[in-house]
Amino acid sequence: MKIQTDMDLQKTLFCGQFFRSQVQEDGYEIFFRDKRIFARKDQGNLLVQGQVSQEEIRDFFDLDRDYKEVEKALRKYSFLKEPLDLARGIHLLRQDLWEVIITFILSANSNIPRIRKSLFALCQNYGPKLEDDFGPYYGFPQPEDLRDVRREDFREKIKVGYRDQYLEKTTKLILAGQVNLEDLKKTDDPQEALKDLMKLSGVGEKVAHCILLFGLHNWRGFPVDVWMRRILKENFPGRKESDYQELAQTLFGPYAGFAQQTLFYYAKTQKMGGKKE
DNA sequence: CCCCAGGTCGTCA
DNA sequence: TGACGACATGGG
Repeated sequence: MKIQTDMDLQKTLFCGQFFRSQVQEDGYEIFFRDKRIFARKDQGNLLVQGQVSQEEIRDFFDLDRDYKEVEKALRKYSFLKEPLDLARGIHLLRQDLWEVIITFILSANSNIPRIRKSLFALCQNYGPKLEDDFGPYYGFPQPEDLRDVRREDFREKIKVGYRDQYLEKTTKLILAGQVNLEDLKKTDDPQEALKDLMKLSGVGEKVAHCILLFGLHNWRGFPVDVWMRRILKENFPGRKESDYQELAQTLFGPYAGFAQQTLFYYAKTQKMGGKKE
């Protein structure tokens, strides 16, 4: 499959929104929604192998959105210009809600390589065994797959540390219907969604915004993490940290999530100096 | 040995 | 509300 796009595959996969991909000799192995694909970029084309439809690819990689328009709208903020240039080509992936919930519960007070490791271990231990033309692989475990897992096993096999109880409790809450994922997907009020998400164990305000943005694909989401605090403090001295969330919503409105991802990528790249994490 | 990593939770004023 | 420490684990 060959699709023309300006998306930068490398940046999109490794900017910190997604953790289930691996570098191959020539491209990337990518796991999403129980699918496994191999993808690479050749000139302006995205080349994809795997048992997926073009519609699925266009949807997951958000290929039908006009990112130029978004960038244009955000360029009025001078402190965003350099980050926007650097992050050009990043698309926000339309990931599965449940997977995003688990992913960002694990992200709290952790680091990207470790999050990636834990997620792969989670799939290997509890995910469904699947197979495609390229061979066997593991899908992401569903809530039912984690129903009877003991927290000690989360800790010992997945190395999630004290987050073991978050996984256990959140799984139970969702299985019990205390938080209904299908209803969440239909919610159009972001505040309502955030409030509901924060009922889950291990989900505070920051993680809830990650889930809103990456799992519900609502760009009103703006996760305020250590990097956002540093950047906002620099550009808006005098503002209280407790106002940062609202400040970002006011400034960036419907593009808040993309602005956040842009700033996050910029901050990390500056700090890393091109190193891999 | 230290500090940090896409924070959250419980507690106490 | 607002501040503070605990919490597993791995890397630098």
